Order: sequence, then C-alpha cells, then structure tokens
Amino acid sequence: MSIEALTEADDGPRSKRPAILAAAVECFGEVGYEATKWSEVADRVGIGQTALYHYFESKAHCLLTIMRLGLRNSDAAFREATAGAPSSSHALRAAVEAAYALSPQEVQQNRILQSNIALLANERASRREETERQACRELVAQVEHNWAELLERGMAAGEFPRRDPQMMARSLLGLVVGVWRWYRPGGPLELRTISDFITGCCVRMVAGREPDAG
Amino acid sequence: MSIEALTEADDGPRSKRPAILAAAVECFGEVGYEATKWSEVADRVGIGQTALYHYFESKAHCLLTIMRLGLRNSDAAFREATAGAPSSSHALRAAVEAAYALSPQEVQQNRILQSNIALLANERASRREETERQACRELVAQVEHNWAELLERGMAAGEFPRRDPQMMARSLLGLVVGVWRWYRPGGPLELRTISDFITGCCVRMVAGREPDAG
DNA sequence: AATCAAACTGAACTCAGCTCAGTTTTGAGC
DNA sequence: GCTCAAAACTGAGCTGAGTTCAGTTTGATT
Repeated sequence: MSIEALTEADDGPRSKRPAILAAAVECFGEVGYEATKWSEVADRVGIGQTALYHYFESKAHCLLTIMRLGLRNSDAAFREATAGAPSSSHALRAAVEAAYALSPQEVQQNRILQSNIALLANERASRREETERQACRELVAQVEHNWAELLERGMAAGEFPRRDPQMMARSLLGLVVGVWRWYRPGGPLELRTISDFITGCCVRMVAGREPDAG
Repeated sequence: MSIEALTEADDGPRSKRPAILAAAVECFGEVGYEATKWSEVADRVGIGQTALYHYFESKAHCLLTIMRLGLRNSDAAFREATAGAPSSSHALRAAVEAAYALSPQEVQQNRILQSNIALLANERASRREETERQACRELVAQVEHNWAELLERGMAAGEFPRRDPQMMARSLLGLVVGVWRWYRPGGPLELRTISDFITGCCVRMVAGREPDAG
C-alpha cells in the first residue's frame, strides 16, 4: 500500500499519522465512516485508543484530513495530466484518464471523499476540524475551477460548443466521481474499461453537437 | 410540505410515521444524518424521544425507510414519465425531466438518498433494518434496470449507437443524481435550467457519435 | 547521565442512541 | 356508558463509542 498519498511535510520520522490515515482509509472504505469504530483503527495501527488523540482531535478530524489529502491529490493529478496537452480535447481526455489512474487505496480514498462530501456543507464546532473543512471546500472549488477553465479554453478555441462552463464542469465531475459509488477493485469491470467508457461519455457531452430529436 | 411522498398503505389515521419521516427528512437534509440528534426529530414532531421507537427500530431504520420511499418514488416517476413515449429519444428526455420534477422536500429526500447510499453496501445487524436495506438494493437495481432497458430499446431501434447498456445506465444515473450534491433550493440556479442542461448532456452522451479527435 | 519533547497509556467521563416497565389514549363492540 | 384491546406514549435508566485527563514511557540530543 502506497503511503505517500497520505503523507504530509510536517510528519516526523516517528509519526504514526500516515499509518493511522492508511488504517482509517481501509476501515472507512470497507464499512463506512459511521460504522467503523475509532478503536478498531487504533487496533490496526497497534496503539491504544487514546494515542489517536495525539495526532487527531477527533474521528471527524481524521476523516476530514483524508478527504483533504484526496482532494489535494486530485488537484495535483489534474494539473500534471493536462499541463502539456496540445489541445483542449486532448487535455479533457488526459484529465479524465488521470482521474482513474489510481491505486486501490486511492480508489478507497476517493470513495470515502465521495460518500462524505456532504460533511463539508455545515460548520464544524472545533477549530481544527473547521480548518480542514475550509481547506476541503477551497480544494473542491479549485478542482471545479480546473475543469471549468479547461472547458472555457476549449470553447474559446472553437473546439467545444459554447455552454455554461461551471455547470458543465460540475456535470463532468458528477459523471467521473459517480463511478466510485459502484466500482469495486477486483469486481467484474476493469478500471481501464471504465476509464475509456467515461472518457467517451465526457467527450460527447462536451464536444458533441445536439443530435436532431428522433 | 407534501406528505404523500412519505406515506405508506399500512399507516393508520393516528400514526405519526409520516410526520416523523417528514421531520427526519428536514433534519437529515439540513445538517446530515450523523449530525442530527434523534431527539431533535422527536421535538419537531412534538413527542418524547422514546415514542420514536414505537414507529422505528432505530435512527438508521428511519433513514433506510426514507431512502426506500425515495427510491420507490423515483421508480414510479420513471415508469409514469416513459410509459407512452413515441420513441426512445423522447423517453430518455422524459425520464431525465421526471427525475427533476420534484418538490423541495423530495429534493431533500434525494440528497439524503445520495449522501447515504454507501449505507446499502454492508449488512445490518437488526432484522427490520436489513429488510429495508434489501428493499433499497432491489429498488436501486430496478431503477438501473429501467434505464438500461430504455437504452437497449433505443439501440435495438437504431436510435442510439450500441454501447454497454448497464454502464451507460449507471453513467446517466451518476450524472443525473450528482446534481443533488451541489443543488440547493433557492440557490442561484433554477431546477428547470439544470434539468434542461442535464437533459442535453444525457442525449449527447447516449445518442451522440464520437466526434473526431481535435 | 540528564533533559525534553514526542509518543503513549489506563481509568474515568460524556452524551446520543436505545431499552424497559409501565401509563394513557383511542375507537370498536356490547 | 362501560369494557377491552391495541395503539400511542412516557420517565428513568442502561450502553457503548468517542473523548478527556493526569501521568508514564520512549528516544534523540547534549
């Protein structure tokens, strides 16, 4: 299991933060945030329950951190994938493919993000949780902005028909991340197959002209 | 607030079940399932906390009931909307439009369904909860089947290019229900505007031919 | 060895969800 | 009007996951 997707700069060498996050991703991904016992996470890491509070203010704080890191990775992956694209159509394809170029652990992380996105709507009582929440909201806005900007460029270049870029960005994102609701690693469908299929859908949605009503 | 979307045949005239469900929809929709106190629901209905257990086995049982009724309504709306459609293209448009022809309360209900869909993945400990979960899963499968069948008909008739109907059905559903993640009644965008936009996206996705790479 | 911060622990607290044992309300049938 | 059963409801108390606290251990540095 790759640990770097859950590591941050300010983690010391003795820190169990990444290990806790990895264990929490497993638990939250398998049985859901609410159903996982916080103590189960501690057991998997091999520490007492109270040691968790050395690293996280609460179970929710841990979840919000997982979500923020997932969003951070999505943002970075988008930028890297679309950086040198020769056209907006190529950039669009690259962006969708990048969204599915993930390890099983990162898939879990994305499912968790998707399942608990509603958590970002309401204010949090504690300061550290609220800080993470705000960071998540900004990253969500950033990711939406990335897609909207790609679309705007394509429309300006005449590659894509003119349509509301923000709504289109949100629709694309809904289509792309909606997959995490039903995809399971090891299931009947390969991620590669899904990626190709969704890429086609996105391209038709964005670049396609309205066919005549039949 | 319409109450019929939350009523069932076996509710007697004195039953507060629909009222509890309506209050729960408000609470769960506003602050989320986890953050709402079960006692807050009781307060809104005007009964003691323990009276809730006369109608529901648990808070989760109430949530699962809300989800099942939402799915039941979606299934019914799809059938009604597509029943007399002269072509698969018309049926597709009608199905998408029907998915957005909802009262604000039903919008909340759909948001709740969407937010807690992961709850359906894992078995429930108690029998009544498990029964509701199974019913939800069957309805989800039914709704997916409805869409897939519509697509298959259109492909057989030559209206839509041949593509995997199940994946396409799931993609359409992801696109359609993804809206509930960001749409809020009273927000800047009218539901009618969103409905038209998403309808266009769906039609291009399903009926559109792959444009040449640009 | 002394020191200090990071890492950790066991016991106890909190409070939302829930159980239980019993009471009140309602409507149908005499 | 009275009886009775079922539905509707209640207050007191239990339960357990999340959390706090006061103190201990570990390990790198000097």
